[in-house]
Amino acid sequence: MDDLTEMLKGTLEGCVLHIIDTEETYGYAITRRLNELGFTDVVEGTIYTILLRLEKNGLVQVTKRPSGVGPPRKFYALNDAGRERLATFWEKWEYLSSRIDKLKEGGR
Amino acid sequence: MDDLTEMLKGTLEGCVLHIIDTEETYGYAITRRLNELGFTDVVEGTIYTILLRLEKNGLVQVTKRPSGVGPPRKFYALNDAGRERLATFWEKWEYLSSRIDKLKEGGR
DNA sequence: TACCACTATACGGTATCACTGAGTAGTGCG
DNA sequence: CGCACTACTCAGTGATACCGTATAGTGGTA
Repeated sequence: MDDLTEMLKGTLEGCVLHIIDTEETYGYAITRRLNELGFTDVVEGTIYTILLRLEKNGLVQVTKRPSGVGPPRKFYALNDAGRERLATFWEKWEYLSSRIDKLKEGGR
Repeated sequence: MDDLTEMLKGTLEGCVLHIIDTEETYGYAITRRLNELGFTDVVEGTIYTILLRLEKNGLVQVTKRPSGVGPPRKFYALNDAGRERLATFWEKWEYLSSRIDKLKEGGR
C-alpha cells in the first residue's frame, strides 16, 4: 500500500494508545507490532515522536527498565487521562468512519 | 462531535473528490453537502483550499457559470487523473479502516 | 581486535494538510 | 442604505507523520 501518511494523521496516535492500553510496552516493540498489523511503513522515529508527545501531554506513565539485549527500554502505560483520550479516539473514529462509509454508499 | 481536524487529513480531500464525481458542483454547495452528511464543522474556506489544490494538481476540470443569486460559481468535474486519485483514495481508506478495525478487535 | 547486525532512543528539520481570518463581490430584501 | 446570504481568494497558523542523523548497548564473526 502506497503512502498513507496523511490518512494516518490523528489515527496513528490512537493506535499507539490502544497498543499501550492492551499491554505495557516500549517504542521499538510498538513499531514491530504496528508493522505486523499492516502498518508496514511505520518506522521507529515516527513512534518515538508520538511517545514523547504522549509523555509531554501527561497521558502515560513511563518506566525505564534494563533490556539484556540492548540499551534500556522505556515502558509506557496509560494513566486515566490516557484512557480517556483513547476512548475519545474511538468515538471519533466510529463517527468518522460511519460518515465516510455512508458517503461511499451514496446515502444521505 | 468535537475536533476531527487531524483525523480528516487525507480523507476530506477524498470526500470532496467523491462528491464532485457524483455530480458537477461548486465549492459553496459542496460545503453545504458535507455539513448535511455529518461533517458539521467544515467551513467554506477549507473546501476552497482543497478545490484550488485539486485544480493546481490537474485533477479537475473547471467551468465558471453565472449564478443569479450571487457571484459566478466555479463548477468542478473530475478528469481521468481525478478519477484515478479517487479510486486510490478508496483503496487507501479500505486498507486503513480494515487495519484499524482489526486492531480494535484485538486481532492479529 | 575490528566490524557488523540488531536492539533502543532522541532530536532538529521538512512537507502536507485542515483551518483561520480577513478581504472582495454579487443579489435581494427591509 | 444596510444587512443577510451567496460565492470565491489568499496569506498565515498549528498539528502531525516522516526523514536523517546521532548515540548507545549486546552479541556474533572474521
